[in-house]
Amino acid sequence: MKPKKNRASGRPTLADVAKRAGVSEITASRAMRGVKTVGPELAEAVKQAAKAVGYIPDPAARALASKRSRSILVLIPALSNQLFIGMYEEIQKALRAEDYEIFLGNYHYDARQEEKLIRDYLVYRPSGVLLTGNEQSAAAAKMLKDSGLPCVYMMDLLETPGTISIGFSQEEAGAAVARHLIATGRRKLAYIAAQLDPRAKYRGQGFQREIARHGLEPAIELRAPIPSSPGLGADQFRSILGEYPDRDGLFFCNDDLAWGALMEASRLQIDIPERFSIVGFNDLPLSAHMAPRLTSVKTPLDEIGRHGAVTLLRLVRGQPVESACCDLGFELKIRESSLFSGGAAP
Amino acid sequence: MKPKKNRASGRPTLADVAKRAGVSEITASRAMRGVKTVGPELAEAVKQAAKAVGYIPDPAARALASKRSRSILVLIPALSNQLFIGMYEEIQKALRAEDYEIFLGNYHYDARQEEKLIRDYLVYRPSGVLLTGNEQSAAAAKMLKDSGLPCVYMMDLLETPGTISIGFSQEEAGAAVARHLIATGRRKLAYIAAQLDPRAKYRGQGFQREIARHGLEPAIELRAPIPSSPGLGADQFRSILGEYPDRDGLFFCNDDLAWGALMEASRLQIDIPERFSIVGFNDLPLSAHMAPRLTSVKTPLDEIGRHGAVTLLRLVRGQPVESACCDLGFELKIRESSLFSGGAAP
DNA sequence: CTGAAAGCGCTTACAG
DNA sequence: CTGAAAGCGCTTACAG
Repeated sequence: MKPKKNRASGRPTLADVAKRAGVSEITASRAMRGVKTVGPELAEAVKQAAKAVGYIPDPAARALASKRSRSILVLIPALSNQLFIGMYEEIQKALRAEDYEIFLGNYHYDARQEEKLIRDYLVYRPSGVLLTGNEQSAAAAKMLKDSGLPCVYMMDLLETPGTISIGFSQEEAGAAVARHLIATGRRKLAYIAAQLDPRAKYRGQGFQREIARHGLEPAIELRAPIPSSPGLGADQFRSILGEYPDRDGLFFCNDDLAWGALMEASRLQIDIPERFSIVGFNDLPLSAHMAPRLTSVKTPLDEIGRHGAVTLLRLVRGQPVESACCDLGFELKIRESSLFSGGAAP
Repeated sequence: MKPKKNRASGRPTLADVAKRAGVSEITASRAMRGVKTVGPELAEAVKQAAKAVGYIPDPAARALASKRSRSILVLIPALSNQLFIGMYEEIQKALRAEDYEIFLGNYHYDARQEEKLIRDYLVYRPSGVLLTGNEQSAAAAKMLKDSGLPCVYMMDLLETPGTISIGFSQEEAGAAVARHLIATGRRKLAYIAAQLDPRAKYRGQGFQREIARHGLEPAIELRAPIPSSPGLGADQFRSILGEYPDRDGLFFCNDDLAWGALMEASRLQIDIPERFSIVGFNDLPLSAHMAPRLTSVKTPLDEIGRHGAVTLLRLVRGQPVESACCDLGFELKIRESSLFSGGAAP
């Protein structure tokens, strides 16, 4: 033993693997990474040796030498909104199956927080970035561009050339809700939203556009400067009763608002759907179990997450990607809350 | 310019900062880390220089050299259960405020997944670990112990010497629910659970213990081998009606089960609380807005998250910690679903 | 209180 | 297809 400064971690290193396999370190490195130029039997011997000594690559050393880490930055506007949980679960499953670690950034619908997360996590040199929407700040967009990292945008369908996006049309979904309400005889509509999500705005626009197309009066719009919640929905329902008692069809931009409205209606003994048709959005698990069961738009969040992750991984590997703008559609789930007996079929 | 192999990232490094500040690299390093031995004016000069050149420390180089990264591993049993979201948000806030990155591991109540997450993330050399419960596998427990990392256990109160835990007594909470039901005249009780959470078991035990103490017949128990959901709660409520129609007080181990039961009751036009008192657990945001409003146990999840993160950070810094086992209590929120007119005050 | 040297564990960039 | 050398950007361990 030479008297040498020892700062080693004690864990087996590539040198240990190489020695055991009787090859050089660099060959061991290539074998472990699956680089093709290594002879198959040598590669196998190295892997055996790695297993024998219990070798686990050090991600820090890897990142320092290669300027790249086996991780993906995932940016999600909120965790409190249940819809993104399912999306994240699918992302997680797809990414971890390929041994990518995740840096999860939750920015609370705040572009500045998103920017800080991007700044903070880019120094970890992730292999790619999965974003929700494209309302990034100019500075954030520049950092992403300068990084040269592959990015996939979830939720919105982007027209920008060179961007890969996966989602569905919020406007079409809003329009579908309008068509359903109109087809079931509703004429006095309302669009009721919290103030969080830029996508809720597109939904409202699609809703209004379809109403206009039918030559009906525009829906009144309610908006609150606070996050979506059942309590807010209950309050908004009472506002409708007080200020717009002539309404007959209420489209809530989120299921949780609609839940609150249904509960408040029950408390006030207002018949749903007789007095009001009520429609939610996202079709969260509880909605199908409400009393009355809530009509909602089932959005392909889980598929967006899965497909987004898989697509990003293809980009990371330099593999071809099918399409630049992938529309996964949506499904209107018509249930009791919007099917009053006097109405026609949708 | 010497003809030298260039593998640099192009980003400013500590060498750039040192040169600009007219000090050695190591002094710059110490100044950036806030090591006390650096003279105050020198430290200031280095920080100015860092800002001027736009220096950001490379976490990979840091981790490689120091064998420690400025990150915390956070292990949570599930994201789909809303209660852990609030807890995680608080953890996130506390940790990011101190510039720690988070490795979030979601193990779906599966000890093997938890073990894999620990194995995978320990190689990143986090500074500490925040765990939920202590049902880790033996291998996982050994890895944690061998790592020597500070750990904080959230949710359960652990007796094991040397462990730091923050939570509340599930048994006490279960007992409190029993006391309330009994005090309001209920005698035929049921405990209704999904099969996910070991803590639900303790709740049930506390519930039964209190019932026995009052000399009443044990609560019947319903259990399902699937995750908690409103749909399951609705099914379980129908089972009670069919198989145990004599029951008068139902304690659901999770609010979402209770929501499903309330909805099903409404659908079947069964009066709550006249026919059944219904109590949930965790007091999720919707519960106070149900019709009828749901009695539930408000658990200090957010506080557990915050306190857990802060305590772990103290351990990481080697600062003293107040207590080894911190009980944050709970609060029974009595609402309409368990207050039938014939009942006495709790 | 400050610094020159060495080292962390990998991969890149050349050679052959 | 395999390897010797150098380097990634920081911090540890000694000195003084």
